Amino acid sequence: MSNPFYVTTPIYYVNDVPHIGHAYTTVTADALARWHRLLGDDVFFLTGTDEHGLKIQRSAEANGMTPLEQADATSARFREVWQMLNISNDDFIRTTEPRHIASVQTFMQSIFDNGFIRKGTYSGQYCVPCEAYYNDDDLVEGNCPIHGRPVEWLEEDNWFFELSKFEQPLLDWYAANPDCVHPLGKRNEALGIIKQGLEDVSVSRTSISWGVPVPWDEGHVFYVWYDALINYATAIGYGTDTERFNRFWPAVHQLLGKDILRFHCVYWPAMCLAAGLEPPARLGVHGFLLVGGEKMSKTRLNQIFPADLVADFGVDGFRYHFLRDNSFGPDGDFSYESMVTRYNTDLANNFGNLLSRVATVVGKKCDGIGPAPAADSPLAEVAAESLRDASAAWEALAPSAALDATWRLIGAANAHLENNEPWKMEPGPALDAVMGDALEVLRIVCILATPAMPETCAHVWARLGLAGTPDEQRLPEAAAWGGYPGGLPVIKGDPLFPRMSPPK
RNA sequence: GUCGGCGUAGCUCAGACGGUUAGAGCACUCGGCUCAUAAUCGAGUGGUCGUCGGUUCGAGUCCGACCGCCGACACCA
Repeated sequence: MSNPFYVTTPIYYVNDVPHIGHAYTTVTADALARWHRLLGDDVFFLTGTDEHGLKIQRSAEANGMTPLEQADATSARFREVWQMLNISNDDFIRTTEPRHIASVQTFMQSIFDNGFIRKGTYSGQYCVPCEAYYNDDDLVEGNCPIHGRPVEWLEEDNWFFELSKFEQPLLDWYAANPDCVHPLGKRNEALGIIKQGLEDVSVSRTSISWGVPVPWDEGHVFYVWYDALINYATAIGYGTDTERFNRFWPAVHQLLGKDILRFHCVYWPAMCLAAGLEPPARLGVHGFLLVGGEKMSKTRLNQIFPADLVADFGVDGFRYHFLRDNSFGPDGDFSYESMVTRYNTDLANNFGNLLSRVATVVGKKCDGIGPAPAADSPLAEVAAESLRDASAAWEALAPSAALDATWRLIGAANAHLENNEPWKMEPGPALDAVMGDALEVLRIVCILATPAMPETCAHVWARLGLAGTPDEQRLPEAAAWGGYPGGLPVIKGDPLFPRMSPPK
């Protein structure tokens, strides 16, 4: 049976509407999922929305809705955006679904049964929008340091997860799994948090009702984080379908932003250990997309929404940019200008124009019928390198490097045309070989780039006269040199990526 | 304050384990080509790798100090 490959995004909190930060994570996960489908893996790709918690409860009240109505509306917006961006998730989980509520209760009950949950009292200065308690010295003139508004004194009986008992087990787990957190810098950050010492954390609330009830204590609901994290287990049948669960767990690849590193790289593995599960195999932590060097935020009014960019660059232009222009890990600065530059150079000039010039010459010199490539083409080796480098890069969670490797093949094909000047040649075997080579490169590029640009690659595939779609192909065989059979009608068509003029 | 990260060509960034003339893309300059979306190909200009000191036969690459920027610091999606 094929290899299981389970990849997740965080579930997005329905307090915020989808912006390019959410899209960045989701597109990356999608490309990874698509790459692994090319490899023939048994892929399961999960995203979803996080819908409990006080913020949702309050915001629903303010809007005169029930919390669920509020969640329904925003969750739908996420699904719409993912559909627009051609996201191929196999499931979309909502934390308000019965399957998840049951799963959370089972998961937490098992931590309880294993003796890692105790009763305690929590009290402190509480900020409602933050859903968080603050120490006195964190407050700014008695107000919440984030929102600058008054905090409330709250005291409640809570259930506590004995995180402190997992300090050493976590250190052991990190030591035994050197690759569990990517990139290395983020792994060190997580280790730093653990080494600074872990205290027990409160996992339940009595002050709110919008949450998953604590099964052993009616009147408590789980604090939103301890509900949310468990979604990754829910979706593959935790507690209900053991066979399926065991197939995909713990071989899960979880992508997340650095803001939630603590929860995913410390609390979540500890919860897994407490529940008797192996922690996730790999946590891929990325940085933020900055705008003008600043973090995107609602209050700064500098959020950028996917639809606005898709209108200008198209879905694949959007996807390509976010996969190619930022390496996965460090923060990256988003700018419209650099997006235009990248679009023009990589997509219009290199890729789109290659198809254009090839199709024209085939039309003029080969009667529009694409010839087969030469078996001994110098491009064969370049193609093999591209495949090898791209494979390694995807494996290392480096989409940018994978696309870079793919585009080196495009560059080599453009140079090959330049060197042979087929437009000067008379029809015949020599001309056929040059054009066949170029068509073969386009065919291979379609396969290698389809995780990033599925729609465009399928278009090009069809224009080359090939049957089916690139994402039905299987690596590595499909990328072996010589796959373009020749004798197929090649269609020029409109430019794939019309050049954009640089912004003023 | 404590902990962590970053500072490499005009711009965006790559550069395990220290090792011949420090790389890529974009921008720029020159040349070629004209099949192509004024696209493409080739060559080139451009960096005392934040500063100072140390270890070493040899250091962006290790150690120390300093300067600058950023993040985390316990429940801030």
